[in-house]
Amino acid sequence: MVVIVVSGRKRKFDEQTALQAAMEVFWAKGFVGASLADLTKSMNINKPSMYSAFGNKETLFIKATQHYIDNNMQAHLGVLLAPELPLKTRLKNYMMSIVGMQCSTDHPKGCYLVLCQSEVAGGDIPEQATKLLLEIESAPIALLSDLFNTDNEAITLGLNENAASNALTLYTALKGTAAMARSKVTSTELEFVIDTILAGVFNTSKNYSTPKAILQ
Amino acid sequence: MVVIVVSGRKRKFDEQTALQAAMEVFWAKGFVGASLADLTKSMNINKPSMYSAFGNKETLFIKATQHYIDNNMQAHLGVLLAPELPLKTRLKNYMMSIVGMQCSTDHPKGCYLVLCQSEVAGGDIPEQATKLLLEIESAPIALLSDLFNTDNEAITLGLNENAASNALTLYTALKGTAAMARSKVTSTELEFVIDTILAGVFNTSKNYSTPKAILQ
DNA sequence: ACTTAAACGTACCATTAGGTACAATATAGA
DNA sequence: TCTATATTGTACCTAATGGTACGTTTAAGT
Repeated sequence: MVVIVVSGRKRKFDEQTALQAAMEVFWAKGFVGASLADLTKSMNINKPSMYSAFGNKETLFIKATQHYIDNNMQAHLGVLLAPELPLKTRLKNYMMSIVGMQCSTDHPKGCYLVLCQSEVAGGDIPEQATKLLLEIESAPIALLSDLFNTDNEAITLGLNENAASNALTLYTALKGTAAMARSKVTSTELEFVIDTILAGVFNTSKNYSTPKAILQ
Repeated sequence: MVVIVVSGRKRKFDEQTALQAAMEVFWAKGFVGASLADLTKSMNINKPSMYSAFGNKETLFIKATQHYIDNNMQAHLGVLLAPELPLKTRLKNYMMSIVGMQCSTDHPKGCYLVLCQSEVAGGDIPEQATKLLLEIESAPIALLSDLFNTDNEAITLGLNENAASNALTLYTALKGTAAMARSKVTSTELEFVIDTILAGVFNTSKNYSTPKAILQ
């Protein structure tokens, strides 16, 4: 990041610190629920400073969302791709790493993205922000799907047969834990959930056939 | 429901129809995101009529929430408690019945309750409404937990050993599918997810021990 | 037909929403 | 030190928010 300063009064606040504060407000309240007053109060700056530094509410949101991804999502990738560990262990570590964040008391509970993505259907999120939120959705599914398709152990276990569905299952589970975390459920309680779901993915992979909708 | 009419002009709108319309707005937008203008427009009445019939935004929300439970949640209970069917089948039917509703095009996607419960943490939902949303949360978990504790087949399979955790697992899965449904994922795609998770619950019940947080 | 009471529609209230104009202030370079 | 430029704080803008006052309209009971 290159900052060119020609002259003029210096900024009193740190842009990254302010962005972090804005991110936490969106995390707690969503895009629609976060007011400019909420945001600027947490960021500890006034509105003109916010507008000059970040554009408007939508562009601030886009930057905050990117900040969330960079600082709160990417970190979990390491444990997923860690070599030398069995696939199931890597998946468990990855999922529990995310669940741990969802339940942490260091910031709002749950997942920033799950909350804001659920607002999209309401139709009150501006165009560019909506586009970003929809794009983000596909990345983790593609990542897991790709893993099931290419990992040697996954192929041996037959998990590649239903790679997309298995990825969807884990992603759905993480959206569920995000919602539960918002309701103050603990990481310890959710570990059972993750273990059970992983057991389902690993045990049912070999003899799965397309099920019927309602069984009699 | 007893309606005593003394005299005066007759209502032009049907209260249940209006409540249904309000419910769908809250379902799409949440409590905070739904404005009085959104609500009265969908209800096809004006504000004074709304206030005289339903009190205010919060009491309207409480009635709409109860309407949702009565009309969109209770219906699924039948298939869960249907006698003569294996437990796993009953659970699958119950969950797919809910997933089918979450994915239906007859109303907003996802779950009214999951959306509104996720707004609670934002702090912008009034007291009584918050209380109701939190109370509602415990019912389905208690129902499933009780089922695992008392159903003969569940006991035989050892599912009662971790009744509360198994209930939490299924409830978490349903919250996940609610979030996925909002993103236009289909009921067919989610059936795989439900099957996998049920397989996990039913297969891991016999030899489960408390897991460690991060495995090496 | 007349009275009484309820629902309706318009117009309004105070507050908050997102967003800006502008003067005062602080800084770097000449 | 002077000038050019960028940030700050205050005060304001318009539109939308949840909520109401009040006069008009419609119906039931007599």
